[in-house]
Amino acid sequence: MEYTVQKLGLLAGVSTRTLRYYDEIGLLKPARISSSGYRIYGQQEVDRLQQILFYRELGVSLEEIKDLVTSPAFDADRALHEHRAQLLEKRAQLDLLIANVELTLAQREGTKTMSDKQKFEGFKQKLIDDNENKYGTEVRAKYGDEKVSKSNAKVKNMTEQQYAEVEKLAAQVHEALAAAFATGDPAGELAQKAADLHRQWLIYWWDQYSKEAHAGIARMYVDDERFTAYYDKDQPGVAAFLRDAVLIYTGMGDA
Amino acid sequence: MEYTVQKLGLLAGVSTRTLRYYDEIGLLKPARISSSGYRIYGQQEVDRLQQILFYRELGVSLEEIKDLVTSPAFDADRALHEHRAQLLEKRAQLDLLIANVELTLAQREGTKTMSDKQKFEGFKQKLIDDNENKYGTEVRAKYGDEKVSKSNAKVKNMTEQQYAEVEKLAAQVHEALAAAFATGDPAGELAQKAADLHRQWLIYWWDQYSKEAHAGIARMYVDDERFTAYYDKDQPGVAAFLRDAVLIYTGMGDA
DNA sequence: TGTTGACATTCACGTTGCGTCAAGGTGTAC
DNA sequence: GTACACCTTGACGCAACGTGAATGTCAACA
Repeated sequence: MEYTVQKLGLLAGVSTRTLRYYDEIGLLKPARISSSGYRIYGQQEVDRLQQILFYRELGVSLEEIKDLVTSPAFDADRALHEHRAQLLEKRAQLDLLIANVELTLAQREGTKTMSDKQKFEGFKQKLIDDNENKYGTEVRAKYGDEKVSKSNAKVKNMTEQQYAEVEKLAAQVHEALAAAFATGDPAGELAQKAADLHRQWLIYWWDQYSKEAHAGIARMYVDDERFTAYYDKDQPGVAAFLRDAVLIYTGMGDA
Repeated sequence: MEYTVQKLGLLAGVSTRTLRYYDEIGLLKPARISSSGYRIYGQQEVDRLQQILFYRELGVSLEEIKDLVTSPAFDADRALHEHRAQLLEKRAQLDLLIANVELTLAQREGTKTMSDKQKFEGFKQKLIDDNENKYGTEVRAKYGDEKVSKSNAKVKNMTEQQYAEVEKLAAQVHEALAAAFATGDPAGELAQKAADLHRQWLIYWWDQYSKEAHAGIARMYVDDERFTAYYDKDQPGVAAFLRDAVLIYTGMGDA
């Protein structure tokens, strides 16, 4: 059986342009060219196209597919393993994105209903919130969807008072932190007070408090540059200081 | 505070080229241009860049971001919801890809160790196997990783005899199916025999048999065009016929 | 004051995997 | 013979920049 571009295209479910392109880059050349210049494909080409499309479905680049199908000695195993790793990483990123978008939506909804109710106005969703988003994202990734979902629900149901409370707490954390940072002692009274305020603040976002999670968050503050930047914006080193204070506060310093 | 391209770039973690590009497409214009033609950005631009990067991290296209940040009345909610749906779909596709790659790897490994052991040679991993791959992928997506993982393990541990048996069964399924299809009656004896052979064949891939899963697979044969194409390659309608036969066989026809 | 080196600028092409015209030749059916 | 579906080869367009090339500017140092 012989096929022209369109017939092969219909058979395999690809456009004629795609076949021309594959010819152009040397990925799939027709069996022969007719006297009038038409591309004629045979059974071998059909089989090969099947292979190509199979790898393409796996998301392998055409360049790599070329290696895979042209040189039989090519290390397809290693290529596939690498490709798998890439896909997994991609998915992890995608998961973060999704969690992020969801949290954003939840927050937006929260602010919207609030303003609808005229309970208060001008609730600012700015840089600090962006950071909360990312923070929520990380949490979701590390501690599971459920916890964050509950956090979202909490945000939605917050009252004006609670919002004010949260902002006040956040400000207090900052204040205490700044004072404590000046002492340089994360085990000191001021630092421990900051850590406690931080715990109180956290409770507004989570339904349950655990020392482990609190310590985890604190570690993240240093690992994640977005957070570090946020907490260090006044003075460099504050993020690490808060982490140390919280680790001491939670008694998880050794873990 | 005023920033040149590089300073802003360092601050925000983007390249100078990116800033130039954002200027070019009108996404982020500098606050002013210095007498010597330098782009000068101010605090507003920093804030705006933060927003832009936030949405960019969400995977929103620059074009959409432009709408988001330029018109305050823009329906960001709807945009985000749509974006979320896109992301979810993307992740579902990615999951399929990953499962597919993994199954391919498992099969390759299976064939490799087999041939290493010289147990047999020339085990063909061809079109039919490709179809099995995809089939495995769907299964993984619908019935969870565990089941397919066990299936993979099974493949790995198959002996030459078992492979032969699987191929024989597959052939028998086809044969019985062809004969049954001629009768036109999916409830008939021949069709039910084909369904039973299909069940036996399935058992080689799964560690547990369930009517539900069997029926699910059968339905998939028709929903998924790749499968339909495979089963219908001799005669159109065979896939649907097998589905009907299996649904009757499993007694899941009504579900 | 001149020069060096790090910055800035504007083109402009390259990337991936095709979609989408445009302008023209070919095959076949009526 | 002529209509119409099919084929061909260019060649531009897409997203979001990377990467030169050629050239101008600023601050600092000998």
